[in-house]
Amino acid sequence: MRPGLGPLYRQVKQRVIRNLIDEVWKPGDMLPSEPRLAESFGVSPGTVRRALDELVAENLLVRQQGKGTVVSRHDPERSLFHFFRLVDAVGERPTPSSRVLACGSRRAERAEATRLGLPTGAAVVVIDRVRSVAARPLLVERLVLPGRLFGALAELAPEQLPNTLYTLYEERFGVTVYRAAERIRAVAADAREAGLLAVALATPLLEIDRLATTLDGAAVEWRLSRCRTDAHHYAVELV
Amino acid sequence: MRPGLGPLYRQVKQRVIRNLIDEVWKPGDMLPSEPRLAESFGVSPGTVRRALDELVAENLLVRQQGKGTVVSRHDPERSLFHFFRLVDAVGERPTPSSRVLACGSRRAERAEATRLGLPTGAAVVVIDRVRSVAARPLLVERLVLPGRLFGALAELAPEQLPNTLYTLYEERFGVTVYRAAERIRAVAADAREAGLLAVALATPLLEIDRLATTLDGAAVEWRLSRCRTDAHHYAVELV
DNA sequence: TAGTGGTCTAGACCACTTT
DNA sequence: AAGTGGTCTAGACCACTAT
Repeated sequence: MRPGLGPLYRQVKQRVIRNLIDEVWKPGDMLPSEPRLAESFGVSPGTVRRALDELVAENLLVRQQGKGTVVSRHDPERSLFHFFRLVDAVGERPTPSSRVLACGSRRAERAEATRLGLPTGAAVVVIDRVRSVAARPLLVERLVLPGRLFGALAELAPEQLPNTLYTLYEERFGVTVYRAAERIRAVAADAREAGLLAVALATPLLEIDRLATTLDGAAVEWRLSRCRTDAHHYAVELV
Repeated sequence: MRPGLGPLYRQVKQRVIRNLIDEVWKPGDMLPSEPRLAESFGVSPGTVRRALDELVAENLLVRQQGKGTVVSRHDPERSLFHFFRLVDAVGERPTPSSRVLACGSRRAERAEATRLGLPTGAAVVVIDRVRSVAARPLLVERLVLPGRLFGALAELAPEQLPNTLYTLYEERFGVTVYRAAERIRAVAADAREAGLLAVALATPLLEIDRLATTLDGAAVEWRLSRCRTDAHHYAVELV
């Protein structure tokens, strides 16, 4: 294809990613078969296969033997499975329910703008909610989204916000979260958090500061969660 | 090789792992070349390659172009890079120093025995230490190790314990940690922790509960750390 | 120069899904 | 029966390392 840009299979991979960014192939779409892709890219099937191997490993594509290869979708299971790391004492993932406290749009505060890479004073959508497991509050969180991408979201009634927002982002706004970076700290519950979570003032809470990005590297959500960790914990596997 | 045991390359992979467990190839050793392995396993080079690909992805092997493939070692950088997830405000990994408070052997308490999969009352080595960054205490932790594997460790003077213990485990005791599971919670500092970390009583701390295992699945270290997170945080990348 | 891993190709056969 | 991804093989050439 082109010299000097690294191995062929990586060039193929980048062209596939390009098509995903440009929405030539959208979440849920079936890709052309591997022989067809090989022909259209002008490389051998083995080279296409290697490129797709990496994209599957990165959760961008899903292979289905006998059927074909599709672009990953944020169905609720996937969202929870890949991005929700709180588990209970025996390692089971809970299925939390959400209660929206507030949802509206306003101008970004300075910290919000810098974190999201927006100009100061840009419009943002802000959602405050509590997530509970078995009627027991687990965490309180604030989400800040760029208004440019999510303007219409602020108009939605709180009841219309689903529990797994990434599915909504994808289906209603064409925004696919594919990666997130989390920073985790321990903090003390303030009065509001203590009330919402039904714990004593200054109870230690786990703070999860998440920045979610799309394929092209743009930050699309800043989420600051504060969690009780008496019945749940954050699970990490190190290899 | 054998039918019904899944793909050939996975059988090859398992035989390589078997050789690692049996210490036919030890950390730092060079493996036979891929054509040689293919011949000895009776498969094609491509099949060996695929097996090694997975083992490299799991950090068990390291390929070096032009030289060969070696078994991964726990050199200090690798230990820190793979298993130490605390970073400072700008995302840099600190290089902590350790001060050992106590190191000795005794019988396991019940929680320790169950966590490590040992019979009740089995001998364990216990290490208490504080780790600091730039003379500022970052965390206090207790490590519990099976006495059967680490008996001689209790005799070492505290000054002889290096900062990155996994290197010591590997070089002196033939124990290679290759995986760890962490459970993270927020807790309040007790009097001892507050003193050691120079924080107020009941300051929120990040508790990291880590169980480290070897290739054959045996638990070889239980580590309970409590960390200040005012200047550092735990970093996770979600994909 | 010889040996190693890294890439790329080509083709065969299998397992699975759909028509 | 046809098409898809999954596996396995075989061989060519390249980039890098050692001697």
